Amino acid sequence: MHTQAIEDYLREIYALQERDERATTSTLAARLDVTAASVTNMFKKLAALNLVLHEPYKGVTLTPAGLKAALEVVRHHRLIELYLAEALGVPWDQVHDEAEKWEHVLSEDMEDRIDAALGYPTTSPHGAPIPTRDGTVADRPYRSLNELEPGQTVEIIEVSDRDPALLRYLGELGLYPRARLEIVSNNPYRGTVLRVNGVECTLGCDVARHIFVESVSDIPRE
Amino acid sequence: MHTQAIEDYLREIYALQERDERATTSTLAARLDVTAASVTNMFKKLAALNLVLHEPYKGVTLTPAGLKAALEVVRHHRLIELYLAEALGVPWDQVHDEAEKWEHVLSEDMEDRIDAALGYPTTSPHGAPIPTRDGTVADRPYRSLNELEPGQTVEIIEVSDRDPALLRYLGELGLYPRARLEIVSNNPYRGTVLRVNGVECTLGCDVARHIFVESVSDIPRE
DNA sequence: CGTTAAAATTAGTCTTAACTAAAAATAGCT
DNA sequence: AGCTATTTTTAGTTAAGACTAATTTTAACG
Ligand SMILES: [Mn+2]
Ligand SMILES: [Mn+2]
Ligand SMILES: [Mn+2]
Ligand SMILES: [Mn+2]
Repeated sequence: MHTQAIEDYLREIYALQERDERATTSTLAARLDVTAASVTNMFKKLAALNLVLHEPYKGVTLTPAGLKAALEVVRHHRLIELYLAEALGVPWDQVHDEAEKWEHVLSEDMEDRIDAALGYPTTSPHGAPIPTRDGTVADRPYRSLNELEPGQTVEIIEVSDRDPALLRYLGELGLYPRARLEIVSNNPYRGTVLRVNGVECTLGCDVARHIFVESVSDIPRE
Repeated sequence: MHTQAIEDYLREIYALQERDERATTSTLAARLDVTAASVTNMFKKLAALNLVLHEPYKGVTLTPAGLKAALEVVRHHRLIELYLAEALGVPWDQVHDEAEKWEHVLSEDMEDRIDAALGYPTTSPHGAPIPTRDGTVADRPYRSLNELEPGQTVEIIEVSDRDPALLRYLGELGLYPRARLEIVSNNPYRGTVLRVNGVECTLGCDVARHIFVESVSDIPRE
């Protein structure tokens, strides 16, 4: 197992790549709350360990080995998020921060026990896919809420787990994964107006961009 | 919260004092698997932080502040041991090693949730008392198995959690806390012969010394 | 195209907590 | 008491991973 610092960097690099964003020095610095110089140091170390490819002044990309290691951490992280929510009733806006600490101390045996206790789940409380033990992740060809046409009815697949205040707000509105909503209007400046459970509400563009949905027609209803 | 290293030292110092053993440099070095020089360094740091009183060449003693900090870690440790055993079915010989890692990442909120989920328990799977949240521990005026007279019937209160192989062996014999047994004979050289669940078995002196019991007559039977 | 602002890297420092090797203190034994 | 073995401490290194300040590279703009 890698050090906690390395695991944290790998997790955040993966989180960026997962959203097709570039893993640059400044982005990592902001996400991990360290200075840019510290990130450059770590980029070099990760490159020396063959976990990333470092293109100076451009950023890093996970190597196959780095991706494998990152998915291991992400699996721990998301399993723990779900376990805390299901087994201990932790609100969904708190599970991410706790999981950031727990993910580093989870042995493979505990991972398996938690996995089994949860019934081999496939998604976190925020709807993010849980990588399998051998390191595969479900594809997510989903669209953001801010890309949709008015009139469409969609189901929420995943929401960003990074902002507790936003998660609390979404929770109040009932905007959890599997919730269905209708797009009332969508405007890049004024935001997205939607109807959920009969209630209309407006979400800013930067919020709507972090909510991923699927057209209801594409989903087989059970 | 203190660093993980400091928490580990405090926990082990407490574990020794709890059994009325002295916390010396060499003992800590053996328990934490570090060199004696490292322990001396840490003793100085702990003394500077007013967590221990360091008498050079004699060892350390927890100060009131050190005891409070140690009990906080021990509470986390024992709550987690019990939680892993109860909620995830982890065998009692494995919970100690896992808890050694988890104890450092447990927030107060998770501590409370685990405490509640377990119904506010008072002892770990090994029978060790769980300190309360405000830092008090039950007294344990118990005797070791190797101090007893033949013919006595006693109830196991606590067993040492430090040796997984021993715990597995005791588990096979049914020698868990609350188990009752009868002393058949007791000899400082040949060990303790006892009868449990109708089966006779012998335990070496160094094993019997780490099993703590109470006379059955002293225990109100529910 | 040249100037400037932003981003990234380099160089050097600091803290934590290990380590080895050498020196000092204590304890045990005749 | 005096010698010896053990224990402890001291002194000096090392590695990880952060930091600041200075420098270099890239991007942006008139
Ligand atoms: Mn998360
Ligand atoms: Mn794993
Ligand atoms: Mn334990
Ligand atoms: Mn606590």
